[in-house]
Amino acid sequence: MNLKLYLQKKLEKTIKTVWPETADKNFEIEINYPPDIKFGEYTSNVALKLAPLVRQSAIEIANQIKDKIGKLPAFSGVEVVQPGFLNFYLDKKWLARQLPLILMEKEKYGRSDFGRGKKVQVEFVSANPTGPIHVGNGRGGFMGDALANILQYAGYRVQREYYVNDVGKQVGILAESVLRRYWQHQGIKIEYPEYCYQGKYIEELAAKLFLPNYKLNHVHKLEEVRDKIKGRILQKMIGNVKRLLEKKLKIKYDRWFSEKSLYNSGEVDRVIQFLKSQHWLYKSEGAIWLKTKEFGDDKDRVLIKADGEPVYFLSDIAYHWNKFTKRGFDKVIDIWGADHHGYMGRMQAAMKIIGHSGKLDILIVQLVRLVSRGQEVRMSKRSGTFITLEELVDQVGLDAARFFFLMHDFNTHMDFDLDLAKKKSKDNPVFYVQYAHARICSIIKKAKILIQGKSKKKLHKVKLPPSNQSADLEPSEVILIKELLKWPELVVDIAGNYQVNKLPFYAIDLATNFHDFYTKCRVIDGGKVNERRYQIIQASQIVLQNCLAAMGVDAPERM
RNA sequence: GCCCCUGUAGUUCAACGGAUAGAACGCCAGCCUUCUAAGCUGGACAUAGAGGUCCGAUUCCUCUCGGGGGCACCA
Repeated sequence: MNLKLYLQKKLEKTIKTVWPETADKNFEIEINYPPDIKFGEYTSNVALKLAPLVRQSAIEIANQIKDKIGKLPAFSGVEVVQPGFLNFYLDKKWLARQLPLILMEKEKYGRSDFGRGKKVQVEFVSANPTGPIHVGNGRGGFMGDALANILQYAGYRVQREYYVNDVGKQVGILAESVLRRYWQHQGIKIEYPEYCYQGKYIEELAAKLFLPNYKLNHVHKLEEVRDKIKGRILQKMIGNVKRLLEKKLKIKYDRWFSEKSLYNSGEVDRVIQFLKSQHWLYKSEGAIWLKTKEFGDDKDRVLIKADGEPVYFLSDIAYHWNKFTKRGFDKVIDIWGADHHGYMGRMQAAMKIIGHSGKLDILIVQLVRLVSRGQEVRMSKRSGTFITLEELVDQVGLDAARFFFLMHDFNTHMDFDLDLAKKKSKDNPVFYVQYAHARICSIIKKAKILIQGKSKKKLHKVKLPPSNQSADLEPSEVILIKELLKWPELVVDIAGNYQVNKLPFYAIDLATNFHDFYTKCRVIDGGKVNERRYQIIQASQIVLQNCLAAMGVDAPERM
């Protein structure tokens, strides 16, 4: 049950019948939670929004809505507050009756058909396979993974994709770097130029290289050898990235899309033909340009260089053309690093040109700064001084890393304090949340023994608690149940605004409410299991698990 | 110079334009004969500055000051 959507629907219906003049107008019905912990939970400020439309005071409107809306299930009352809010009070009995429903739905609790099966693609990380995955990529990776999970929960058909840039100069440089190191290992004196990649991973690739057909005297044929081994080295790098992301970081992907394949399939050419036929191209200074400026970009962009080589932007247009036209996605979400933000304008302009404007959402994930001893750790690919994502996760732990990255709003800069993460990983809120889950598991284990000892009744059997049970709900029980009911709303919210950082905060709130319940209410008391409270902790366990699963964080049974 | 992001407790972060600005860490004071004290309870501490829009601004707009990033016929 998504109370928020339910309330929205009811209010909309009421308003449209009471004020016919609003029928054809768009107005917002805002539902939110008052900040206090009193019993009343829902606030609607529809009255304020409506005031200019129907030319009445917000208070008057609120009062009329209150009279007309009647008694809604789930709510025990409506109250009008200054300056025109409607407060809906949740019914305690109704609250208690929600528990069995959660227990029935289990991991499906929170899922909905909000997305109506629309096809959505989330493309994330997509880092060049020429160097290690860095910490900033990780932020995008965890975020993309969680967002895809949430979209799935909300009823979208989601595809997760990594775009592999396996074309271009950098692939050659990668191969050359490895080759030079290889030859150096063979004892050949060969220089290692600035433009080559630094770092351990080059050494590792070189150590695995074996070139029986190219003896030491082939140094002068560097370019030839380089091109021969290019593909192999690239595959190795891609393999490393896949292993790291999928196995170690548990980031799921459905597809690894090769940039090269766009050239091989002729789609790049087809896009050029299309743009040409629509007269969006022109030639200048020997290069071919796309008129992106007419579509909101700062200036026009080169698609084919004067030397005849295509530019990355061109294949990227073909790539998105492929997403929309060939694969029919209703919506594509690209998650990019902050260093790509200058690229947004031309991309969105290109989308307008190929007729898919408004379907592409580009999320810019801001940079991650690593801080140690109060000093920023400068990240440099060239010098090889960066700390890779893998090293970070090794030091901090995957759960803590995921949770920490997800906690931050993706478009704010974040500092990752290495010392703090290493030294105080136990203070990471993720343990607070996991601890709540472990405590629940522990109680359930004990309760199961008690219940099974007494009777043969099935534990998962769900029944409605007697109505007299709900009257004596303790405040901490009420608060906890209300928190559980927010989960379906949260899923829908995040599916709409992509604010994945609400997940860890919700998890913390839920854990807090559970810990509070735990200290105040006993589930097992005097050797007897309180049935309603047993339902509460089972439901809490389900929601915690669902929420942690969305974040890709483990829910340990004991700690 | 132009563009984007950003400025909230000592620190790292929250807060669809709404009610008393929330957490965590750190600090101070308490709580274990009962389901895991990785917990709970209480206390101190914050919207960079100046204007504007609004019934109402941390949120939107303008300017100032700070921090980060981007401005290729690179990817």
